[in-house]
Amino acid sequence: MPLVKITKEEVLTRCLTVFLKQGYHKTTMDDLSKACGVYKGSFYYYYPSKEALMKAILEQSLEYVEKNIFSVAYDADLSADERLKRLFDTQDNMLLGYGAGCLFGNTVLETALVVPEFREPMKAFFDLWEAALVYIFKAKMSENEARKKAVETMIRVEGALVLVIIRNENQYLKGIYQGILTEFQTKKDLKSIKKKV
Amino acid sequence: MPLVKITKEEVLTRCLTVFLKQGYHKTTMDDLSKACGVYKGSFYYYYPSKEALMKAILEQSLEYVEKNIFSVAYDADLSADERLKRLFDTQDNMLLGYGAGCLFGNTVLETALVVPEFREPMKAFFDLWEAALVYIFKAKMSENEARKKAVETMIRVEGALVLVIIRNENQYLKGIYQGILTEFQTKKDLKSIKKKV
Amino acid sequence: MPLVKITKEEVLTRCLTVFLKQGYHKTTMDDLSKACGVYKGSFYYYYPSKEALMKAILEQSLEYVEKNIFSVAYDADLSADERLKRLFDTQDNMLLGYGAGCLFGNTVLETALVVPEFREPMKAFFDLWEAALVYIFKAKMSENEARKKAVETMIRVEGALVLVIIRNENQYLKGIYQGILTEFQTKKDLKSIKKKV
Amino acid sequence: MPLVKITKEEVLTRCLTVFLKQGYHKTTMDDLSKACGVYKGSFYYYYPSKEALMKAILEQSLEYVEKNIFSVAYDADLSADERLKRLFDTQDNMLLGYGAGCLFGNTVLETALVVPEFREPMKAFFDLWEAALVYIFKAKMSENEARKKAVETMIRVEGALVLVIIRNENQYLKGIYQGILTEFQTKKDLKSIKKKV
DNA sequence: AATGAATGAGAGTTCATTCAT
DNA sequence: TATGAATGAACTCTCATTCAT
Repeated sequence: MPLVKITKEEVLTRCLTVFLKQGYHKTTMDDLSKACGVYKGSFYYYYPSKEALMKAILEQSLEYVEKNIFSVAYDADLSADERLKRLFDTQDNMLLGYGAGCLFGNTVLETALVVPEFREPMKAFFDLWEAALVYIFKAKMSENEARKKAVETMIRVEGALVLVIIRNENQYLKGIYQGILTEFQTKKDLKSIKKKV
Repeated sequence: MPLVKITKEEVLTRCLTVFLKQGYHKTTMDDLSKACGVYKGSFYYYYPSKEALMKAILEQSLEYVEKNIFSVAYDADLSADERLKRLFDTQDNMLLGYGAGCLFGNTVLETALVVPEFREPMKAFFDLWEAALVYIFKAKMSENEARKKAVETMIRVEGALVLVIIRNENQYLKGIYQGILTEFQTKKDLKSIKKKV
Repeated sequence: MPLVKITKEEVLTRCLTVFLKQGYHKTTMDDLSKACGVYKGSFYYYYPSKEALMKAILEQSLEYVEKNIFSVAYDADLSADERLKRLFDTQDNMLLGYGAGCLFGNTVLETALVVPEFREPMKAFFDLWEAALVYIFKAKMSENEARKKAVETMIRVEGALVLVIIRNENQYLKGIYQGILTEFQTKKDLKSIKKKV
Repeated sequence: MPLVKITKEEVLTRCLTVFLKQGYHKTTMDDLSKACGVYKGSFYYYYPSKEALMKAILEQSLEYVEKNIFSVAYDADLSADERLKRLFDTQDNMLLGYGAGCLFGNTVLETALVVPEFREPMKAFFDLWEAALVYIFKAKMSENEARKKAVETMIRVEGALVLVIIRNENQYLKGIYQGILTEFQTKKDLKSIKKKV
């Protein structure tokens, strides 16, 4: 893009970290400009507004988690147990990597009622996340139960992030992962059960 | 203070609803002025800054929930079951009353890393909430278990609010209450157990 | 308003002269700010936008010319000849006073097709001007003829201003006034004609 | 120059229509770029600035009207009456063709006092127009009278365009042409008069 | 005690212009 | 030659804050 050469994706990623730490409204175009080493006006060559920029970030992030994180749920080479573990591992890396939680969760609470343009990617994030979890959980329980567990999992992760931030204690999130993993691993595969029967 | 006479507390309450819906940074002093029917300049007679105003709101809310919501946890006239149910009922009323979730949870995610002044009341909120839950849960389990359950409860409530807002489905929160209540009610009091023993 | 005390009307008048000289789009809020000795932000306390400010100026000018210039057309104490002369005199003073012509004529040519909000006051200006001229001319001719003469007069005044500005020669406008006046004065009043008959 | 191949003249003509409709200052290089199907940067290969581009347009237009419109005034094969009629016809076509009046008249009022670089071609336009009219009018009147009539004609045409635009009524301009034509046609040629005498 | 107006720094955005390719 | 991207100054507008009254 400019001062320091930087790809469009890298720009979005750097902006993401700023939005994640400061929130959408507190973040100024100047903050982003400095974070990217890009002149303020340059953003407007690619995105017509701050809102459009944020939406692009949400959409890029959505695509990223779909391809790189949620995708593991559908990996036919791995057992359900392994898939759940890997999902948690990569997701954890993302959520705590910048030390400021989940872009989508944070953005929902800050903007859901005031920036309708963000609703779509935010909703899509939770839908895709849910679908991935359901797909894994279905290996050991009914679709209905799997859905309940999936929702419960998302709720706990998002909720844990509040405590992680205010108490500065990653343990809350780690605890969630472990609890769910352990519980899941002790269950038996539906297939093996059926075989027995 | 006012065009329309209005108490200091009422001012804070009205501001709270605006902050809750729009978030801290998106909300302008003008928004607050209109919501209260009070001239913008007048706020500065009572609070030196927007930040101080928000802090006062957080502190007033903290006092309010302590006296009117968390207090029920310590009501000696009620059984643990009843106390938990009442806590959930009143808390639910507050969280969904304005349709925008938990002021403290929202504010944590939006401001924890950028407005250090708010940390104290926000931390205190979760500490008091935890203490109230622990006090109830202790009736039927060890302090250690009670603390785990308390944290788990707060996490699930805060997490559920994310889904409630983005999916516009109160059911997520109701489900949390019911699950926890039911599980708790089926346990026996430690006292009665000890007595037996 | 501020730095130097200045009334709202004086602000509009000073802005008018700037708009008249520089045109609407070329003029910046900073230009206006300097011309008025008022901080830029202060304009926005009274007018929500540059467009609204300009509209207010057009409207104030409209009111001004109606009360102070066109009104002379209806002065029952004066003869038609005198009323026409006075109308031209005061109008001339306004048009050449700032050396940049007619705010309404200039604004029509610059903005009529791109700022629809200005159409109303601009149209009204020409309607009121026409009505005033018709009223005077009717004293010596039919309503139909009077209307033709009125339109012809406005056209010649507006057209003359183009030449006045590009050739820097006031004479073009003066010539128009004199021609129309002389022609009108040589006509006889309809009343006196009727009396004769 | 181009995405879509386009001649330099065609570029100027398209830019002209944009400037005519929107005015000089309101028009952005981007508007022009879109109107021409040419990349923004490309303009700067041919013209060093927006101002230079506009000046080129004024100069091209000047050349155009001189060759294609005013030239008819000097056509030895036509009678004075015919030459005046043709002049009005072609000029009318140009003025109302884009529905936004006279580029030179509009630009005078918008820029005469703020963009001195445009004065020269704008002055030249009115001088050439005047000369053409004088040349025609001289056939039936003294040079002095012809000059007066010429100026009067230009004034009325430019003034009529103001009313045409604000009232959206071409009739004002048509009326001017007809009045002048009719009056001129009823006069006798100086030559024939002289011959008679 | 409370305001109504004014402030001024800074926000998001625009745009004529530049320049490496 | 012609661009596509980048620039940066300047623009319109916002807003927390101040202050005379």
